[in-house]
Amino acid sequence: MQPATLDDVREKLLTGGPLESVAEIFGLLADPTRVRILDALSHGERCVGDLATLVEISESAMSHQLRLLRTARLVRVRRDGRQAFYALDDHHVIGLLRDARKHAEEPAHKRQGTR
Amino acid sequence: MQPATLDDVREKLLTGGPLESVAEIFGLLADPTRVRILDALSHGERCVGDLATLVEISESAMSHQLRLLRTARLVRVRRDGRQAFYALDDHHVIGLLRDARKHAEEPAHKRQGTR
DNA sequence: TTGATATATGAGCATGCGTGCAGATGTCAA
DNA sequence: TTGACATCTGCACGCATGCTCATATATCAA
Repeated sequence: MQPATLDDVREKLLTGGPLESVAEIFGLLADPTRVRILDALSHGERCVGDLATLVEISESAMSHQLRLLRTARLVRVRRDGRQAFYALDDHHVIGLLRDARKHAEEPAHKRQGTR
Repeated sequence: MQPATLDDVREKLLTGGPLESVAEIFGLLADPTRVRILDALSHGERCVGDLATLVEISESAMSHQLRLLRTARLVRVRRDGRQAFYALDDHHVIGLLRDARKHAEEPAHKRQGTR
């Protein structure tokens, strides 16, 4: 794979809204805390307190993070009494997470000539 | 999907080195500039100047970004005279990019019940 | 050598992000 | 109503990030 003129590539390049969206998704996955939250939720819904315990951050921090994930629609809430149960609302993300995980577990020197 | 005790989930949760690695990969994909760089490289190797033109940032900024990608081994260099040709060195990343792209192009309201 | 070209790097700056803290809101039991 | 509990939110702080600018290094041509 070596051809493709500059103009040729320029046309195919991701730009504008879609580009921002892609970067935004990855941005949400770029924090260890949020990775753990989503990882935890991949095993089923949880209330805020339990999530905070699992992920080992304060309940305040958890609430802040959940708001981000909620706003981005990666996660949805179900309220029951004084508790709020969060669940995954975007299973694409689990796929991304799984792939990155495989990648991370793969030894560095084995990581060429792949595909 | 609703069972799984706290301890049960806790055991399976991503932690430590692998967790950091996963977040780091996503961090590298979390910037529109770098997404465009990798996207451009998915069409074949390019020298720094051409990449800067394609991605529309200064050559200095390009060099800084390429260093990040090089350090993380997402990209490799081949030097020829006074030019440096960069190419993808990790094709997993293209997969991640492609999936996120599909995701971003999918209308929001269609994004439930997937899987 | 001199000058032009291609890339790399360090310092500094502006912006954005994750968290703690304090306080607000809402729900339940007594 | 009162108090305890569960969650949420605004603000402020510290830290990381991406860029520009200036400078350094390396290669080639004359």
